[in-house]
Amino acid sequence: MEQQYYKEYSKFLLVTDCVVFCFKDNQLNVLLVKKDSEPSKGEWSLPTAFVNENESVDNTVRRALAAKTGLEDIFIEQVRCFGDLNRDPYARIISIMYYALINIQLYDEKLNKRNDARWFPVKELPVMMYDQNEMVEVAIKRMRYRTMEKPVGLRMLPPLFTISQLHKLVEAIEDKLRDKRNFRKVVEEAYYIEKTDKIDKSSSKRGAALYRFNQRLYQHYLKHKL
Amino acid sequence: MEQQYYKEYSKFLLVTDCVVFCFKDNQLNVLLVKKDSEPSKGEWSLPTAFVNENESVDNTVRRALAAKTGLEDIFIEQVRCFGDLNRDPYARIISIMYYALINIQLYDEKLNKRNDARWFPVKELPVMMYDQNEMVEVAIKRMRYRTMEKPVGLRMLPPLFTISQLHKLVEAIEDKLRDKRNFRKVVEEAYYIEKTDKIDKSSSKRGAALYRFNQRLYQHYLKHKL
DNA sequence: TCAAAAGTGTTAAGTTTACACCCATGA
DNA sequence: TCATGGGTGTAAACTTAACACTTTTGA
Repeated sequence: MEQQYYKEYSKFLLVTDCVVFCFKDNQLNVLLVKKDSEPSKGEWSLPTAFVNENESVDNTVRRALAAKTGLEDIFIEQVRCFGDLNRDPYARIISIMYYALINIQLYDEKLNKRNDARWFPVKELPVMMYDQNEMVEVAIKRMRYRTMEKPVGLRMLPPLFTISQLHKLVEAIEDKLRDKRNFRKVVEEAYYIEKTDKIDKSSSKRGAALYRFNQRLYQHYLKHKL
Repeated sequence: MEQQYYKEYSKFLLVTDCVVFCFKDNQLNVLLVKKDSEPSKGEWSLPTAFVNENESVDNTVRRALAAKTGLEDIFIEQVRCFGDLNRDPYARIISIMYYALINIQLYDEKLNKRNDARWFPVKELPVMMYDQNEMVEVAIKRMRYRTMEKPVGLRMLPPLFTISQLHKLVEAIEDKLRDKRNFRKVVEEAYYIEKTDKIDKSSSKRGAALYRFNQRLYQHYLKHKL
């Protein structure tokens, strides 16, 4: 069928590039890897993968992420395609850009050595291959919008988290400070974030209450919007 | 270079699909064309085009739009790529979806016959090829978000427009009614929308003041946010 | 003269922001 | 005992929403 109807049309190399975010040292960080093959060997790059023949584009990203982080079931969102003519100087390659959110506690730091990888704070990114610096900017904007609209940012925190952790995370995402009392009010009103009876003693002597995201309550919230 | 480094990777057919919106009869409308070639000949489809070898993806969309509307310089925004395995039953085709906004006054209705095209109100769309109905839904959401964030919706109005026209447009985009007095207040405060001394007498006996978008004032607004 | 769309302000409700002190605890 | 992060309430500013009548004019 393809031969019959479409043989006159050009075909293209397709890659996915993924901006993997985590929250670390009170900052957003992005996972970069040193390219281990030509061209551009040795340059910092977003985790990237060529799309295979019998593979959805989403799956390409998941495959690349599993390879670089050891994790499955990562939250991903496609942002957009970068399809200009000379974005890659060596060949015509169309890239489909995603971002991913991971909980840094699940990332095995030994992978850094094995994969020649490193987490960079978003404010201290090196120059990357081709148009990847632009990709990160676009990804941050989309991620910021999405986390303000839906509670997906929680994927960068452990399942149990304190309000302070969430506060710092939101400040890092929005890149501005928020009043502590007003922030706590917002969290307490988001009734799909529930207080547990557990206490985190790791960050203060007094201890801080641990909260968790309740998926069921969130679905209920989505349906009824209150 | 491509041969050297990338020959092992698969290549893909790439198309663009574009949801072309206009504002007509107080409703959002989408331009569909009847497919004139196999496969799926005779089915309603979004304007679509295969990406050519030496052509950016953006340019592919512009080429398809020029062919179907006779217009250049159309506002377009890429939404996302649809890259699942079986979205097109005849071949593996990756689609990059855009939306476009056009002023229906610039569209020559004779093109409908020539291209087997038709404007459909978004609430009365026929069943389209493959995943195109989903594409329209996704495009509407993005377009709604964008028009609420930036004054791009004005591209669906003539250069001179009345507040009533803008009011109806915004109601169509947001799919809900707005209070007339509150709406007028918002427009009067958006100082990049300026009143002209021209009067439109076509829609009422009394006549309505014509307004226009001032690009210079808008750029100033963007810089200073007031 | 009347139908039809244009135009016009005020008040209440709700949301967002600003702000400062006490608490509990381990070192 | 004190340094550290955790926890708490109120009032002002601002934004959004609700609401109804008068004006103009061509048919």
